[in-house]
Amino acid sequence: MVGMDTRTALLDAAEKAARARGYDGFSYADLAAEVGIRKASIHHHFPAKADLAQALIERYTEHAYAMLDAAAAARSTGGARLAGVIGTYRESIDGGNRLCLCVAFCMGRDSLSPGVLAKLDAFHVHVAAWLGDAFALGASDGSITGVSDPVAEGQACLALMEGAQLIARAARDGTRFDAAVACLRERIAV
Amino acid sequence: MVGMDTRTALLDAAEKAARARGYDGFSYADLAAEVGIRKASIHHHFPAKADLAQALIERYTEHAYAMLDAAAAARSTGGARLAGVIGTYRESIDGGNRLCLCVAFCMGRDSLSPGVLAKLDAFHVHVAAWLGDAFALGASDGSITGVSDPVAEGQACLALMEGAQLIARAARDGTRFDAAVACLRERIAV
DNA sequence: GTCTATAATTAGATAGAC
DNA sequence: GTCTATCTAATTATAGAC
Repeated sequence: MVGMDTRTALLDAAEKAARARGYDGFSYADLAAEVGIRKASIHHHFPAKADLAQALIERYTEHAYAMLDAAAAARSTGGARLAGVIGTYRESIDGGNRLCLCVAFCMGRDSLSPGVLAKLDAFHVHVAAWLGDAFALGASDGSITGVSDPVAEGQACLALMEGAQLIARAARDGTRFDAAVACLRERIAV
Repeated sequence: MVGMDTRTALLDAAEKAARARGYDGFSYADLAAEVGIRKASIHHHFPAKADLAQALIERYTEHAYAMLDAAAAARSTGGARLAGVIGTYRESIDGGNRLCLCVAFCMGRDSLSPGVLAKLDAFHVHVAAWLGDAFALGASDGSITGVSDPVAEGQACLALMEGAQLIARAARDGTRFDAAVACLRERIAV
């Protein structure tokens, strides 16, 4: 990746580290080693670590929202949309170690700024609502079975996937995610 | 609590802090301030922080296992057992900030010893199996509706409750937990 | 934009007096 | 069992040269 700008390289390294070890689990020294500059130079791009956290969550959530929009546009049934998002959460585990950034940010030293916490919460609300729409669509088109309250199903589905990521990480075994979401996947009709 | 031994006071303070901020989120200095001794004195009881983590998870899981045994003995239907455990996870949130110790330990600096990680994983396996038994019982006694695969339901239920705690903590709002588990609670027949 | 050098703080941990 | 004093290492962050 010759010519990739340093700021983007820093964000990539920080996202990777944060999703593996949490916000307090990486330091400017780690990023410096990975990107190949000195840690003091990072402060030129992100004066304080809080600025980096803000940039991280903004880039992450905007990217996630775009992916959800694309998934809704590309898939016509509720079941297909649901299966796609479950697959995305599953893929991100990467051998039991890489979590959704918003799962990784949930635990830590209370060192996240109010602005970051607000984005974190907004992400949960947004994804749960998107999932609720998918359940509503799946109930009407017959692609998801047993739906009675789509809004509640959306909130449950998000919690299930986040908890499944957590358990998979603790066991360092991605198949734990599959075991936890097996019931949900069963409900998706072909 | 005059006369309470220092070791127990330290474990209590550490558990409270760990469940609020994670394993890397509290220091010996924090415990010293809360218990009222100097931080050097803590090393007399727990030479290294890893020893404290080991003692913490052992006390926590043994206590949890005893509670599960007691709940199984005291409640005759699967639905009653399930409702009891959901209630326990809900109560532990305490305003959106206190998580199950095993949820809190899932994220961090990779600083937990293999021994602690093994206990953490064993806890997940144990609780998921206990929940699976509750679903099986609930399916046969009619106290839980819509059960097809009790083992898979147990694994899903644990992930759901852990994710619900995470989301509630991120929002600093315990009612988020209720929203996430509403579908599950609906399935418990009176 | 990146560097060297350094400050200020905090972490987990140890030695030895009482 | 608890204390004071100290140590080493790591962290975030700043100043100023190139």
